[in-house]
Formats: sequence, C-alpha cells, structure tokens
Amino acid sequence: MMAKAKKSKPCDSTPVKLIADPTAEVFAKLAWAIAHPARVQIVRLLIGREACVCGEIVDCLPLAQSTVSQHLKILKDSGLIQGEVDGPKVCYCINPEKLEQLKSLVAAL
Amino acid sequence: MMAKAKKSKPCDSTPVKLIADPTAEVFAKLAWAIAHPARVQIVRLLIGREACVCGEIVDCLPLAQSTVSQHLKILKDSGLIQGEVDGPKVCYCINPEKLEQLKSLVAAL
DNA sequence: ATCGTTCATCGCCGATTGGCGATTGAAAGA
DNA sequence: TCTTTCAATCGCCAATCGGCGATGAACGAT
Repeated sequence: MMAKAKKSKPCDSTPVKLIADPTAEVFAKLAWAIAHPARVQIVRLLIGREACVCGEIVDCLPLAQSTVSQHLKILKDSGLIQGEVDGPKVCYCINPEKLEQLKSLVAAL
Repeated sequence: MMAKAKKSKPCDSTPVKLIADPTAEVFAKLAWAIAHPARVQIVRLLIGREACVCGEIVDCLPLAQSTVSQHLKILKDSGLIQGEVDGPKVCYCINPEKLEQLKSLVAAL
C-alpha cells in the first residue's frame, strides 16, 4: 500500500557542506560506552544508588567477574563512571557531569 | 588532593535484585546505531533537512560509497532512519518516532 | 536495446569486541 | 607470616566491525 508514491518527498537539494563536527567523535564515544546491554544495566544500577561495590555488580549480571570488570573499565574510560578504591573493594559511582553531557548531546539532536 | 578519603562513600548495600530489563537491549541497540562518528553525522544531517539522497550523503563524508551504504543500512535496521526509493535514487529521512524513543530513553537515565 | 547513473550487496581484509578461565596484586584478618 | 578476599589483568578464542573495491540490480535516458 502507498506504493508508487512518486516524488512524495521533495528531497531538497541544498548544497551540503560537510559539517566537520568534532563533537561527533565525542558523541560516538559516549554512545558507544552504553551501546551494550550489560553496560546499560550497570549505568542504570549506579544511577539508582549512591555507589556500588564491584562484587555486587557482578552478582547482578549473568556474566563472569572478568567480563564485568571489562565493561566497568570501558565505562570508566568513557568517564561515565568512576571507581574509588575502598580497602580491598572498589566502589563505583556515576559521574553526573558526563551523564549530563550525554543527555544534552542526545537531547540536542 | 582529597587522597585517602577513607570510607567517604557509604557504598550502600541494599540487596540488589537484577532488574532484568528488556529495555536494556533496546537501549543498547539504539545507542549502538549512533555509536560511530559517521553515523552521528548522518543522523544530524538528516535531522537538518527534510530528506536526503544517498549520493549526497556520500559526498558529505570522507568514506567510500559502499561504506556509507553500510552505515545507512545499520541506521535503517535500527529504525532511526528510513529510506524511500525514488527512481534510481534513494531518499533517506529521519524516523521521528525512533529518534524520540532514543531521546526519552537517554533522558530517563 | 544499450548505455549511464545510483545504490545495495558481496567478498576480503585487518582490527576490535566480547566472552571466559586463570593468574596476579593489593588489603585486610588470622 | 600466611591466608583469604576482591578486583584487575592476561591470554586465548570466536565473532563482529569497519573499511574498501568490485559486482549486480533497478531505473531513466538515449
């Protein structure tokens, strides 16, 4: 249905000059950090609580400890979360500034 | 500075029951779709205009036509954009619903 | 019917991801 | 000291990504 809607869209042809935005890189990096179900869950978990020990996060996910640690490293590298050593344990918490940056970048789309 | 802030965070230990959210998958897929600089630029480009022929998008990016086509396919699979065949050309445009879904998912973080 | 244009797809490649178990390292307790 | 515990890292693997050129299909125009 609606087949053959010839020329339905104007397909405007304003000469596009590549917006060489460096923000695209930043954007992509941040988006990539949460582009995995496990990382989405980790971020959500950390948003819901003050802070969380790594071991607890491992218990929350159906993944091996080493795998979770990898995801945590990725998130930490992106700046979205930060880890603080607390004795033998490590407390992770979200970085509100980075989270806000992500939100505003997406909202500005 | 601020070193040795022992026990600075409470590290609350509320028993976490894994929120097996299926939305994490959806979220991750959408995030992954824009987790590449080229795809960010494409999405931004399409938001700025009504619609855009594939060839123009190729001209806007320093990538080969086949590579751009790949990115377009990824974006199309995610639902963020949709393509409409217009003769020999293909007009791409943003899918406002999906874009809004992405925005609200991020905003709800 | 034969071009020329446009875009999708295929095959290939190197690099990266994502998963795991095993090992290492650091702190705290015995 | 020795042990235990917790988390990061290493090594390995299969799978995927991201890039490209080349090929193919669809369409308009000649």
